[in-house]
Amino acid sequence: MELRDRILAAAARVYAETGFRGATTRRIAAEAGVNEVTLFRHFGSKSSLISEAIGAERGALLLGSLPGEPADPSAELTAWAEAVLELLREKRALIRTCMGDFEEHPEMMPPCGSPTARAAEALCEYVERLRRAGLATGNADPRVAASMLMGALFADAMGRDIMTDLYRSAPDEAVAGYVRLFLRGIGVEVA
Amino acid sequence: MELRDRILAAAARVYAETGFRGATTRRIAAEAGVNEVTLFRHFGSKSSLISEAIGAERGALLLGSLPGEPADPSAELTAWAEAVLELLREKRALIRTCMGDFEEHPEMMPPCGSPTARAAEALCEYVERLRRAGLATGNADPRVAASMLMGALFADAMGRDIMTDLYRSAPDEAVAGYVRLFLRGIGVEVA
DNA sequence: CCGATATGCAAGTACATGCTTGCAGCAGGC
DNA sequence: GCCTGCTGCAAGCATGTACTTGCATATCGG
Repeated sequence: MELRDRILAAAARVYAETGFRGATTRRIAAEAGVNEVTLFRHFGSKSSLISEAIGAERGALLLGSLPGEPADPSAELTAWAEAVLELLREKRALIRTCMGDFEEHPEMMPPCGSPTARAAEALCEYVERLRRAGLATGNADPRVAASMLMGALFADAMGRDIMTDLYRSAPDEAVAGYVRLFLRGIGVEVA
Repeated sequence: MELRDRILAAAARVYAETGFRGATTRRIAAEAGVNEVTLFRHFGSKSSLISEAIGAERGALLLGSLPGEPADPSAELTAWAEAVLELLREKRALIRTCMGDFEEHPEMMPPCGSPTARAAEALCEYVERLRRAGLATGNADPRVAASMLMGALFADAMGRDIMTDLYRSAPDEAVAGYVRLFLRGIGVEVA
């Protein structure tokens, strides 16, 4: 069992760096410290291997949760958003590579249940809770609002090291700014 | 001169579909309706060709402007944001591929002056104008605010066809929602 | 100790890749 | 008419690719 996982982890690493075409079976085998034939004996083909590696990586990515009974929206959301951004940033190479390969291999990215989408769903429900608790007065569509904050975090995680002229302030300050704007936008009073 | 541009356009198309490794000189030549050797006679190497093709594409992408004297922030911003989203969506395959290749070929994506960053800069200046005109009362960092809206638009353009469970409402409604949230966030009164 | 299973190693297959070379045609300018 | 510059065509080269086969070895349960 251990060897299988080592191969999967190696495949994910090489794939994140070089994409589907660049992730050659030789490189993956070398990265895993394993003979090339072993890959084929375990997974049959390169496609299956990489597909499974991405799936495992996606499943292993678990995100923090937002409180069921909101008390301090600003603090709670900031902490959550920082955690989400951190996770996305850690996996940014893999995520970017997947996006780049989407045109050629859409089957590698199932259209539902991505960590990003799950995070947005959690956020959406939190916004509804805020509203029910009377903490948010606005009438914005919570789903669109969630997409907006989530999109800002996603773009930040993906683009901060690429477009250095766009993201000049520190990540923490940026997240604080996003959350502040978001809360004011949905009608939450914030200092 | 015409042939050169035809080759560049073909290279950009093939690259957007398959990435650097997948964009073989044979495919580009076929797409351009040109013999393979012609590519090398004109550009020397595949790297130079693709690099130039991406550069040309990036330069050709020009974005709308925001009014110098803001009058109707909601209408102005919505129109602008829709145009930006449309542009990004048109080029999403190319942009995603570039992001995917960033790990291997960072030199293809100069860290400054990307269309996205330029749009964010324009947006930032617009926010400052709003504030000077007394239309915005908030004290949020305009640069962070601009990154947020721009990030939301960027993520929408990149992710709408990938994460279908995240983006359920129509693009126009989403943009309207982003802008509304943004304006309320920076302290602009909105209906 | 035996047999089954898992792995490594060496070699090979059929194909694709970036790039080069040599030669033929075909246009326009002098 | 002839020269020059551009293009196409055919072939080739060295390398890399996914994947296969055959055989030797190790490990472990019975």
